Amino acid sequence: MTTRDQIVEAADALFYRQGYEHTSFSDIASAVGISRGNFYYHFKSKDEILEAVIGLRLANTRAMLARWEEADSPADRLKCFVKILIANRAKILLHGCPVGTLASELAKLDHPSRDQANALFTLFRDWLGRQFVQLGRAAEADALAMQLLARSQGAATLASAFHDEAFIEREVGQMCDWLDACARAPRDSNA
Amino acid sequence: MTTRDQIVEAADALFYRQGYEHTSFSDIASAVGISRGNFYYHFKSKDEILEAVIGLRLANTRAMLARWEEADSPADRLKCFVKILIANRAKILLHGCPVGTLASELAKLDHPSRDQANALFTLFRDWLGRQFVQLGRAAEADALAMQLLARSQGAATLASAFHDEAFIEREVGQMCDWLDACARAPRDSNA
DNA sequence: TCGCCATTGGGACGATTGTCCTAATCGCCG
DNA sequence: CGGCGATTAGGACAATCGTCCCAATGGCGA
Repeated sequence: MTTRDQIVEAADALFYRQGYEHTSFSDIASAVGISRGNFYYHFKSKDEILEAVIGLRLANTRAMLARWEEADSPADRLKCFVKILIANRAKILLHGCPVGTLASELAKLDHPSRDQANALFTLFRDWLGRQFVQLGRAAEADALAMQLLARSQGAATLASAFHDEAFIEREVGQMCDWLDACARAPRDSNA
Repeated sequence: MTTRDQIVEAADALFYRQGYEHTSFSDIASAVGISRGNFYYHFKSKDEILEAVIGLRLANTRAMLARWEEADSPADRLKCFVKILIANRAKILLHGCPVGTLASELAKLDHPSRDQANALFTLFRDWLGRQFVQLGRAAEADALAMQLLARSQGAATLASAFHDEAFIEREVGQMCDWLDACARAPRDSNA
C-alpha cells in the first residue's frame, strides 16, 4: 500500500475515534510511522486529508451498497442496512455512528467539506429509497428512507451515550419487524 | 446578572454553536466583553466552565420538565417533549440537538465531564419513562422512553444534515400520532 | 557507476491555545 | 475621605497547532 493510502486510512480511523479537529498531524504521523513534515508532499493541507478520508468513505459505502444488492428481496436488502448496527456495535458503542458524528462535527466547524460529508447520508438515503420503491411504496419511498435513517441514527447516538448494547439489538429487532410489515402490506400503514 | 453567570451563558451558546473544543477563551471573552486573563478569577480551567455549562443545562432542563408536568394527560406531557423539536427547529437545523451533539463530542474527546453530559439524556429518559408508566405501560415504560428519545435524536441529526425543516414536522406529527395510539391502546402494540 | 527524481526526515515559522501572574481599578464600609 | 477586599485588564508563559522549507535519502534508468 502506498504511503498516501496509509495516511488516509490512519486518518480515517483517527477522525472516527477522536474527531477531526482533535486529531493532529502528530497523531496521524505516529500512527503511520512517518515524519510530520512529510505530510505536505502528499497533501497540501489538513482539509485535503479530510477530503480524501470522505472520498474513501464514499467509495467504501458505495461498495458496501453494491454488495447488499445481492440479497434476494428488497426487504432483505433493507435489513442489510439495519444490521450494520449489529455488525459495528462495538465501535458504535464507543464512538457513535461515523457518518452522523462527522456530519455534526463539521456542521459546528462550518467546514467547507460539510456537504461532502452529508453526501454520505444522501448515498444511504437514495439507496434505501430505491429499495422501498421495489417494495411497492414508491409514493412514500423517500419518506420511509428518511425514517429508517433517522431511527438508525438515534439508536447509535443513544447506544453510545448509555453504552447500551442491548438497546441496539432491541432497536434492530423492531426495525426488522417493521420492514417485514412493510413488505407484507405494500399499501400503507405507517407508525 | 453576575459576570460569572454571563460567562456561563455565553459559553453555553458558543459550545452549542461551535462545539466545546472549537470554542476558545477569546471567543467567550469577546462575547461577554471582558478580558481573557480575567477568566481564572471565576473558573480554574476550561473544564470547569464546561461543568458549569452542563450544570446550567441540567437546571434548565429540570425546570422545563417541571413546567411540562402541568399538562393535563400523560400523552399531552409526552407531546410537550416531542414538540421541542418544533419550538427549537431553527437552531436544530443549524446546530443539531444540544444534548446529542455535546454528548458525542465529549465522547470523542474522552472528556471527564462526559458522564455529566449524558446525565442530560438520563433526565429526559427517566421523565419520559414516568409518563409512560402513567399511560399504563409500566412494563415497557423505559423501552418506550428510549424509543422516543432515539427517534427525536435521529430526527434532529438528519434535519440538521439535510437542512430539512419539513422532515422535522413530519416526524413530530408521526410521533404524536404514535403517542395517541399508545394512549388509546394501553396494553401493547409496538412498531 | 552515475545521476536524476520521487520520497522522506527534521526542524523552523508564526499563530493560537489554555494557563497563570501582577498591577490597576472598582465599590462599599467605617 | 480613606482604605480594604473584590474584581478586572493586560500581558507573559510554555505548549501545541498547521504550515512550510530544505537537505538527505532512496531506487531506478542510462
